[in-house]
Amino acid sequence: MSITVFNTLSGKKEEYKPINPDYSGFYVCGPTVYDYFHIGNARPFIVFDVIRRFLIFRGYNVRYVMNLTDIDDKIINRAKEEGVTSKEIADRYINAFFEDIQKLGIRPADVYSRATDHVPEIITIIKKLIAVDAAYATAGDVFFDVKQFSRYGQLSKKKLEDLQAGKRIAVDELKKNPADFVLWKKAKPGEPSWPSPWGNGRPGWHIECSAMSMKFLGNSFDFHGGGQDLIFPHHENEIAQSCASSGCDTFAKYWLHNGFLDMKGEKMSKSLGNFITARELMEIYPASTIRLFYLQKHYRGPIDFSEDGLNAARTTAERLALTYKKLARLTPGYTGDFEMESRQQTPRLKEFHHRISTLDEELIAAMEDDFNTPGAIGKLFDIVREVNKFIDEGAAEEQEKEVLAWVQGKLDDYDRFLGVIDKSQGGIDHERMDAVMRAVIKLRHSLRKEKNWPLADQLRDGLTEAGIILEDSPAGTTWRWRK
RNA sequence: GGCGGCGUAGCCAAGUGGUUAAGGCAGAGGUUUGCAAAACCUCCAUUCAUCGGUUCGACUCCGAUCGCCGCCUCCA
Repeated sequence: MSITVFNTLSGKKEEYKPINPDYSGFYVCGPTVYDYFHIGNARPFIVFDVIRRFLIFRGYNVRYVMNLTDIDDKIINRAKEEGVTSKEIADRYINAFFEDIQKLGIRPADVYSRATDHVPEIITIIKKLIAVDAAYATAGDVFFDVKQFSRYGQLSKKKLEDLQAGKRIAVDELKKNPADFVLWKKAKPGEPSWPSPWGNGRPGWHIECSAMSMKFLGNSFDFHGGGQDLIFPHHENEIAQSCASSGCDTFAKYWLHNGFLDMKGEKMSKSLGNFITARELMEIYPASTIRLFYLQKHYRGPIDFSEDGLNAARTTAERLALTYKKLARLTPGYTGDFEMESRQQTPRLKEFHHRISTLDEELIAAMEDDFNTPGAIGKLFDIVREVNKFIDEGAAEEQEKEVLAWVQGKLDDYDRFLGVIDKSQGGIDHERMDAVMRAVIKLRHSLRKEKNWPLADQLRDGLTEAGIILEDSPAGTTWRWRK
């Protein structure tokens, strides 16, 4: 089956057809590194990483590029406040960014590009834009002339005359048209700046993405992702300046935009002050819980942040992890190299295999339909139930373990793009902890043999307080960490 | 004012022009267990904001209304 994606440009779902057979270019707007990113900012990082990983799963050779905006007003202000250079601020929060995404289970991009490393490329584009009359220089600033780009407004469906220019922010009187935007900003005293044909200054906000996406992915590439608030003006401006300078018809072919994370019905943002950083949240919830919380909603819709929602996701994540670990315990040494035809088939085995195969197809079909992760996760839990039932009914035979290993392989496949199964063992040296617990379980076993229930229960209750859950079964007692 | 989106059970959330409207959380009952935990089984929306229209048939298509949100300014 083919993959369909909702394209903001057309406002419709479209079949994904790569521009280039060799690779799929994917550009995502990254962070402005003046502070730790908050959990609203985390949404595009997570969802576009999942989309990219699903494309890889489906065999596409994805080249994934993310910019790091390391020069802008906020960084400059922050540097002034702290009495350090802009570069020190940027470096600090770039490092923090890498730490945080790693903890969130986000795979690194193939290319991270810093705006300040691409000033020559940016200047080249601006020169070109001036040469074709798409931009004009005033006293030290350079502006893009939106009137010169006929397709302006195509992405955001806005008409220039409908914009309420100046309603909330005063229009710069140097501009020919209120919608014109700055490509090069004249340096103010004490600000970091670079030499240019128009004097010392620094790049405008939108131009870096054009310069870097075209440098690493070419004039036309497949996907461009970002938050819905970037549709206008940022992405609209990117299209204008990129196509005006390169002459391309298509800049990015598919525009993907994620919905917001709301706090009590209101967009979470730094300026509103209603945010919580990703690192703060990760002190409370494991990454698998946070990822599940996001991925149980479709990437284009809004999510309302809530503690209840996160707590529910934690329980959900635990159910998934428990089943996965149970499966893993049963299948050491089995390859999962399971061919239904070559095995002796019991009706039960056949039925199980058939059900999992069907659910597998449905799960993948959900992902193919505009990356419907909530639908896919629904199927994942259907699989969880089937597996638990199958194991409950007894799975001791060789071929049954082989089919379980096959299912485990499926779960591993899904998790290669979803990343919601917590396979960790709790952060403490598991080998030694397990040895200690074996001794404790042995002691309790003796107590139970003597039917000394009060002491056996007291021991178990004490462990529960310490965050350890014991589970008795005919096969013996196992222990695990409480989430 | 212009543009875009959303409104499905107690909560979160998929989905479809037509047999039983996924899944998760919470809740109820049961199986299992010394008691638990985990797991499994059963139950939990005659109904998809409201009102009209198209249709043999709509929750799904169209229109209107109400409510909520976002963009038009830096913003994921």
